Amino acid sequence: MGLFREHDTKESSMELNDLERQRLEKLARLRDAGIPPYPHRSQRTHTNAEALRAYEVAEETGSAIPDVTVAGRLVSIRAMGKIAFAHIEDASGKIQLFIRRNELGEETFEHFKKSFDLGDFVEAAGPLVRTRTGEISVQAQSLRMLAKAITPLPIPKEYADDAGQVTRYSAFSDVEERFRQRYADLAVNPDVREVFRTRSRMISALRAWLDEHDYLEVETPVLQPIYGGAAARPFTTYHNQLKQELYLRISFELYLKRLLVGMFERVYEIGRDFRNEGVSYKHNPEFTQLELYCAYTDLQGMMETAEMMIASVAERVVGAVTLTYQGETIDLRPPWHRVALRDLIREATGIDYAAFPTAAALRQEMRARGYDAASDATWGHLVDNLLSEVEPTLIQPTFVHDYPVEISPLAKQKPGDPTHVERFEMFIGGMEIGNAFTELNDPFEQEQRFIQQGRAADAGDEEAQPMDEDYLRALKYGMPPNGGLGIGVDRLAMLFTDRPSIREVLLYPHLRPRE
RNA sequence: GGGUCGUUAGCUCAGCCCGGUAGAGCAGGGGCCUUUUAAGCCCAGGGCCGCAGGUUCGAAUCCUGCACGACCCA
Repeated sequence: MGLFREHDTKESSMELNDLERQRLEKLARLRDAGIPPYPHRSQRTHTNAEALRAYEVAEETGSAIPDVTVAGRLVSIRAMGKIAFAHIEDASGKIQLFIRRNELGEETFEHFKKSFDLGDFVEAAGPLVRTRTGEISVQAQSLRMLAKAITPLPIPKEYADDAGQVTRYSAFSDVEERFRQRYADLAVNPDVREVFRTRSRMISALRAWLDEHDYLEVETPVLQPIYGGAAARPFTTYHNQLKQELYLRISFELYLKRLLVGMFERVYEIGRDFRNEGVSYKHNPEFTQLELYCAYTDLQGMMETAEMMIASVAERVVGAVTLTYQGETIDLRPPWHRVALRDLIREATGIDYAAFPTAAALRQEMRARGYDAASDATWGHLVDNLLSEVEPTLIQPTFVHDYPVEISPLAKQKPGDPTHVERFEMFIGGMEIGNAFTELNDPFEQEQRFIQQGRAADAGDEEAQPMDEDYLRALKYGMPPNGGLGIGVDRLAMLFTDRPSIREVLLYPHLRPRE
């Protein structure tokens, strides 16, 4: 904004289209009439919902109908000659304004008709009344501009039939524009706002459950000199003054487990992870993760923790232990289905991967059975590929447990079977939602796993985990036996909001820049 | 990375097959209208048809490339 009001727009470099120029002229007209288009404050006394409720209460108790001052965005206008109806919307909902020239005065009424538009924020004051059709409305005795909208919002028309079914016409629906201009999407699509309210309540419920179960919420570094804790390629960055290469974290795991060495028994973190990989309906380069670690428990304990926590969250957020996701009813009541990875893959694909212990042998078997198997894929990645074949069928909550050690360098081996580890991934709605281990706390075994990862990296595995000497040093001080669990918060939000794409549950999903 | 589809007015979409002056509804503008709710009626506007090439007398339309997006596959 310029220092002088006449410079505000003249020195602006914003390019305006015809509709915007018209609105700018309206703004100038208001200004010329001494009406500030962007006043500092509103005198709102009631939210729209409170105003509607106040009328109902007065009606029920026979007390005086109150005067109210309400505020919000103009979302519909039906102007007749000397009378007009409009709806304004605030975060609590909509209320109708009943605007009469007699009541408002000729000058204000004309300003309303000539210089107010859909999308403007306005404030109206006056008594609550019921109109002839029975709708509780504010009979405007005053009407103020609170914030002039220059760009027209794509506010849809709505029609409610007798059954209360609302039909929306020409709703703002272009996916790309919705994400690029999320503010406009949120402003005109209440169901989108509801998605993010649900997401927020879900995260609050996760925190509440963890806090109630004696977990300590902590924060660990996002900028890390050595990344780890997951199989993924990192983003790199650089600290100018320290002349230090840094990575954006791909998980919180190694930093959280160090805290168990430090005598915290239950810790969790909810935060952002960054993985330098493709974008898809269930992947975004930055995403929200919940990781928790609990001393003196194991994989079994993590299964019980996961199913209890998520069932509890569902009850708090949607008031039920079932969800509807993409037409499927998902029953979150514990205990969830448990199946060994090897059995799952064998039943679904006919391949017993344990019978093909080398990458070459497994690749040949997979190709023989019609599955794609990349020539450069490691044995572990091939097993992972087989699991991907089954993943979409895992609609009901399922713990898939016992993973090959090769693809699980931070998990503890199964007693009596050093080829497999105590690990599960949990699937709901056909998506991987979480990952858990009995955490490896033997520093020497951990060192061997890092060395094995190094060999995988040398062989071309770009997702192999680098050696972390400091983590080994922590383990040498002794880490209690424990279980750890990571949950993809965005994917959980997809389930709770019944959205088919991660982008719909991220306020600002990653998009390529335009132009 | 590969395939398919899409990109036309502020919004939602026709038009593209078969090349010939770019359309509708809503929104906006000018009128009429003091209980409407997709208000109604009359009038007049509004476009880099994603971008760049090519073919053609002529391209929103056909061809090629590119950008962005969606879906599917890797």
